[in-house]
Amino acid sequence: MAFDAAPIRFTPAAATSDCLLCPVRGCLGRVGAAASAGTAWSEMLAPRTAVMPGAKPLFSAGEPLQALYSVRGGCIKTYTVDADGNERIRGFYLPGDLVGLDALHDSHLRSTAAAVVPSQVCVAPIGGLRRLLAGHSEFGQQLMAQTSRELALALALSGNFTAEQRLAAFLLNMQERLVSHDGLVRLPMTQRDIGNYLRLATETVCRTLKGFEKQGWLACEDKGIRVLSTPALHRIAEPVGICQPLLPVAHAA
Amino acid sequence: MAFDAAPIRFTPAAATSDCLLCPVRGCLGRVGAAASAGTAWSEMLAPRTAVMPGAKPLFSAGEPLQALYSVRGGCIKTYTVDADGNERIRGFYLPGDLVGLDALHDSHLRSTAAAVVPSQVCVAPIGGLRRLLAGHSEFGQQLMAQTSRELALALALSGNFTAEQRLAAFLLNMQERLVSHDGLVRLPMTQRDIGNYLRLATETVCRTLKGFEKQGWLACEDKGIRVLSTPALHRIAEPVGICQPLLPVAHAA
DNA sequence: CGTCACTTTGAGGCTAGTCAACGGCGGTGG
DNA sequence: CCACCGCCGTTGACTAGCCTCAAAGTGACG
Repeated sequence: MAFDAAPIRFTPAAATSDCLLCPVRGCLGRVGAAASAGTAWSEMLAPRTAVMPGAKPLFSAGEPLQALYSVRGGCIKTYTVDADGNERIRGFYLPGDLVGLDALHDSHLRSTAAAVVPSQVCVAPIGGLRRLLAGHSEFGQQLMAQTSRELALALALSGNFTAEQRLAAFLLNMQERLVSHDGLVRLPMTQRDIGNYLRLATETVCRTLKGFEKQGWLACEDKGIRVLSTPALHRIAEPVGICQPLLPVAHAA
Repeated sequence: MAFDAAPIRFTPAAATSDCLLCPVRGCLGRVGAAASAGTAWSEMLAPRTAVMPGAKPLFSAGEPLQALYSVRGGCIKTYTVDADGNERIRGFYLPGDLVGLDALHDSHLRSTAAAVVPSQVCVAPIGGLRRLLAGHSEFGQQLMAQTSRELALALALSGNFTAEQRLAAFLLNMQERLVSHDGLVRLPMTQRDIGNYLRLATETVCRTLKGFEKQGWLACEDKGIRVLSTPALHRIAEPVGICQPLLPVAHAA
């Protein structure tokens, strides 16, 4: 059995505001164009750019976010590449989907986006989006930022990582958020809960923790854990990629 | 080694607008209260409600979304419960985090939220949020809805499921989105890509597909796959829980 | 017609889960 | 005050689902 590429018809270029005629269900452009009151629509969304498999990616991990992409036809995938060159797909995006949402909160792209089959995307430059969000209340902006942040975390943890990688990433995450003045990380949840969250058996959590302790990377104390070698844990957790985003670099304003 | 609960001090009730004094970094309330121009702040966020472990959950899976919860102190976990009664934790929420964001797009709560340790949350009722979002452009609303939707999918797929469960869930998802008039699902990506996405080896994807075919649940054809028994796949994929959300029930307007 | 990527099938190994048992700790109640 | 109980953490032995490795078959394409 062989799967065929979904055939995409590349219609000739049309008027820029043909988003109103967009056949894609729930397409960002159609919805937006129909009610673009007061905004210069042309700077919000440029319709229909072709993307081909094997061609230059829409964007690459590590770059600052420059635009969101609304899929109009075909299929886009986002993926990360580990140290060995293996790619790990984080998401497939079909017509109507938006690519790049997990980078919205800090403008830091965590994955690379490329076409799976010949595709069409509409481009929503970051400038217009920033102006749009700036018009919202602080409350609304926080809502958006927090959702994007949680999405980034969920995508990072959904990867296929070893027990050591997941636990190290989790501990670093907790360390950033829970560390007290004396360097102690008081984990509020039980090991059972941690394992449940990280898809590990309780016993595996315990064994892995003991392993870290034996390596001298942390110490388990009565009241919590003390990280003794953050670099070592970072080295382990690096493929998971949640250490970087938690220290936002504040890219493009 | 035993982890201790983080000690939470329950200060006596104070003025409702003490969000300005909220010590939580990046707290939704503090940010919002500081710039609550034109909105009745009291209907946006009610400060400081105590939540205790073992007590009634903040909300339960299956309910309509009635409020978001901003964690002020302690730790909240969200989890699903499978047919065997096992809970699967989907997220831990620490001070400054918002709980319930994955339900924002369709008001359908996919998980149950409970306190891990004695905690405090601020409540943001759905009514105020809806009014807030209604004030945004259609574009902004779509942005929010799509991010929430993708978050829900990422959280669902991040669970610890068998190859059969993940593949069945994936196929149902694709079926909903890609099925053509003749009932054929033309998958644009390769089995290698599918496996990469679902954290499965290519061989496992192939074997599992063949297994489904042998059961008579689907047929692999030249141009794609044909689902012959959606109920059977639903039964397999049920624990993953991405079948329900894809048929939004349109709860509270 | 050769190449290449993808799919398919088989055999073996490894990571992590399961099962079982024990120690420690806190809470509860006699 | 202490015995009892339940939950949590810890350790060991075994198991199983999935990955790895290897190789052959298939279709697309130049």
